[in-house]
Amino acid sequence: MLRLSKLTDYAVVVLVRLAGGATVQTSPGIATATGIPEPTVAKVLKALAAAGLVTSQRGAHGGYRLSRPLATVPIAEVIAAIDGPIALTACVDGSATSCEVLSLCPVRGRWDPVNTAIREALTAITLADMQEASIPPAFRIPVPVLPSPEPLAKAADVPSLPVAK
Amino acid sequence: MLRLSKLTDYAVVVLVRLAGGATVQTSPGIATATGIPEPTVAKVLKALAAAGLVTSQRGAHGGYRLSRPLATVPIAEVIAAIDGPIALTACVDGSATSCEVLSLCPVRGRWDPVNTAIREALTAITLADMQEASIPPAFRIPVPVLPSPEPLAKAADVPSLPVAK
DNA sequence: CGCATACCGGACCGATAGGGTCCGATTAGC
DNA sequence: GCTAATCGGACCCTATCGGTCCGGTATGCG
Repeated sequence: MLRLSKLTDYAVVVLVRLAGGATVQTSPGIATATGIPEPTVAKVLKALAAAGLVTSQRGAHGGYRLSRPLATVPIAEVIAAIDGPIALTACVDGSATSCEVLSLCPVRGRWDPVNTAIREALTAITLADMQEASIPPAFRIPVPVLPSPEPLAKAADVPSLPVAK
Repeated sequence: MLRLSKLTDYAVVVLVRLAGGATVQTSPGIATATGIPEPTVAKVLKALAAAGLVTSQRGAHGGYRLSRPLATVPIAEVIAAIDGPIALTACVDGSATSCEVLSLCPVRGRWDPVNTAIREALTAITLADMQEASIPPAFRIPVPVLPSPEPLAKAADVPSLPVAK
């Protein structure tokens, strides 16, 4: 129902965390700080690095670092990095070749205004806006110090988009 | 990738068709007219009827009929009818009870501005707008007269959102 | 110079839900 | 009152997504 993937949600969490902590952070560190399973964090970081939102430093004492300040990153870019380009339908691009059954597709280009509207809405909001919208600074990323993988699983279960629908 | 479900796309096609044809139409008739598999059309109509967007007439010579003109139906309502309420995440409502792990959810209420922005964008566009955005009136729903279920399957394969992603 | 650390890329597996199909309940006409 | 046509709800299958794991490579430290 227009829900975005959990990975995107994780990506925002990770990026905000990355902005608030040390300049360079490891994926295991971010995992324990956010409560997100470490392999998933690595996967998200990988995608973000491929999109150029974060830069990676390999080798010992390596880690990830923000490429740009949060205020200059619209969430549309994060979504595009994780879930691919923002397009509700596929009849959006040049669309000359997409629908071969044009006669049967009575609504060619129908979703275009919707796509552009949503894309604009998503470009207008930056990660900094979402950071402010969260909890007051007193609670800013408390580093829970999880004792065992048990609560980790629980946290992964309810990241901020439980079931939706 | 923020893609909406095929059913929603079908719903728009069906509603536009419903506005263009006779006042009352059967689901098999709409199926042959649009190229969408008949059971799927029935399913969409059912959801639309439950949402009150169309009214059903049971028994012989029954069928479906639009409840309201297209111009008064924002696509947000169609999406809500098919795919459930429009909420990118679940931390949107009162949210007092949703996330029990508040300390671990460092981004409570984070997606709220995004949700509202998208909801507004989707409410501003009505089905009439999408109808105009489609093909010129000359091509308005040609009723293909499909000879066998074979091309029907093909049509269902490429309705207007092939693969997205 | 060798080892430990940490990212990188790929493939793999299970779970969710969307897409599609079928059969029973209901109502209008004959 | 009966028949026929249609809506309504329940069911199953498959595709995609979310999550995990392993080998490879590069860097810093001892």
